Amino acid sequence: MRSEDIEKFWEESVSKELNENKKESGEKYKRVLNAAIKIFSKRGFAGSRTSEIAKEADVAEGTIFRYFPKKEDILMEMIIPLVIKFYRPILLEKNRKILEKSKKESITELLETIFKERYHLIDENMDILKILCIEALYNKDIRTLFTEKISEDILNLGLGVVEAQKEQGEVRDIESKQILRAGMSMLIGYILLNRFVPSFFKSEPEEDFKVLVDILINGIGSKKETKSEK
Amino acid sequence: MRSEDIEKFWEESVSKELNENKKESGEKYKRVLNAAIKIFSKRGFAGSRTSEIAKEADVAEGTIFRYFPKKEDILMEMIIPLVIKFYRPILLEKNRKILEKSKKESITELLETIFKERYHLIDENMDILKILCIEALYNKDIRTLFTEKISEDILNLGLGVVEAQKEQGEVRDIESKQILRAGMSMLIGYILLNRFVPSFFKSEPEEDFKVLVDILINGIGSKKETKSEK
DNA sequence: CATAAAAGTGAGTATTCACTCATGATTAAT
DNA sequence: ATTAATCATGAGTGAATACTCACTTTTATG
Repeated sequence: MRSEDIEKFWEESVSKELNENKKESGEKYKRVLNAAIKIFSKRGFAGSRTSEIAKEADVAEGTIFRYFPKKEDILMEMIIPLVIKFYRPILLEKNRKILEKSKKESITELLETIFKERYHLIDENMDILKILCIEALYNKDIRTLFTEKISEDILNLGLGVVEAQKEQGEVRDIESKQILRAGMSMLIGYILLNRFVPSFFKSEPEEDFKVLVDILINGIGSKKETKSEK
Repeated sequence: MRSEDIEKFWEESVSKELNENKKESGEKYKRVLNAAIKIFSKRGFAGSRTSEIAKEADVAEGTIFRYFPKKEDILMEMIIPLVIKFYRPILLEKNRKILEKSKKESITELLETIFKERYHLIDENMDILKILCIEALYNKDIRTLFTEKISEDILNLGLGVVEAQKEQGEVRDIESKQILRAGMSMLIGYILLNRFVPSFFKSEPEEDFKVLVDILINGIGSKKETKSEK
């Protein structure tokens, strides 16, 4: 897929998503995509062989090239729907809800909700997100997609939430960027540590988040007020 | 390199390190290694070509195979010294210092020092660390090296520091693991966000760390009561 | 300087792998 | 049922690439 086609593909994909994927929804098309997610995630894009994908999907190797003229097209066609899956719910549906919530709920409840939701969304899509993040490091088109379609908007949404909380006097008067960064860092760091050093994580994420949010809000420093937790 | 050779290579490398790299220190050996770091970091291990490495290092392709019989050996021989470079200073030299400091300095100073040191160590070795982290996902030997030789010990060191602080009443009585996790998450998350979304980071890391540490210690929540610094 | 050993080279090779295509199978249309 | 159109196949192909090796150049030794 050429770089200049991405914008077009993006538009098509968005409307396709809305129309419940009429096209390209042959059974084998999906089998190939799912097999590719599994293989790419295990070996990386460049380290994966189309022959192995075919075997995993239980189709002939030629069938792959019926749907995806180039190997790279498999990558792009799995990543673009992913971007939509993350992008749309985050920006279109949840956006309002979160901002609404952020005016009603306490900051603790709000953060726990956000952490839990994001964590599960990320955890359920871990294989393909792994592919997205890693290949974004090597492939300019993917990187562009990532930064232009996702990061900018997510950051702005996050800043909105932080500022709403600030207005209610729930958070300290630190630059919003810094606050958002601390929160996002914690979530990202938690997920990565969880994956890389699972031995370090024996408790349930749900429980961990309560502590994590507590630390984010109240810090790790000892205060005079006795907040006894174990 | 076969899996069972790694332990041997590890031992050899440790003594080599101590003896100031007597062997294998031909000029071209190093040129190839440095070129490989650059190329692997840009394209990933599987996506890199030995021809490109040769070009980058300005040696003949055959020369590479004089020093590294298999392409994979380049990867292993860059990663093992890296593990030593990170592992030894962290565990042997700094270990005592940090634990000493953790008994003298305030938690704020301590954390700022640790964050700064770790950040610079990581930042200066970003290319090769990127290779280590990514290839650990695909290569069992590297993954083993990573978890067995690094993570366990770093975590234990971290826990030691946290507990020393606890004894001095500098941190709240939360499970040490959780506290360490929060701190590590913040640092890792910061570094990654910094790399992935540089547009989000206009300030200097040194300045950011002060805020980051402040947030880690005091939290983002607004407090009515005055904070107690010790 | 003579000789041997070590380091370095790059054209050549064997293999791997993304992709093609001629043919067969399946479905849809008339 | 006949025809047309689409879907599916896997042996085959050409290009790419990790690795080899016969040879050249450099360095070390007496």
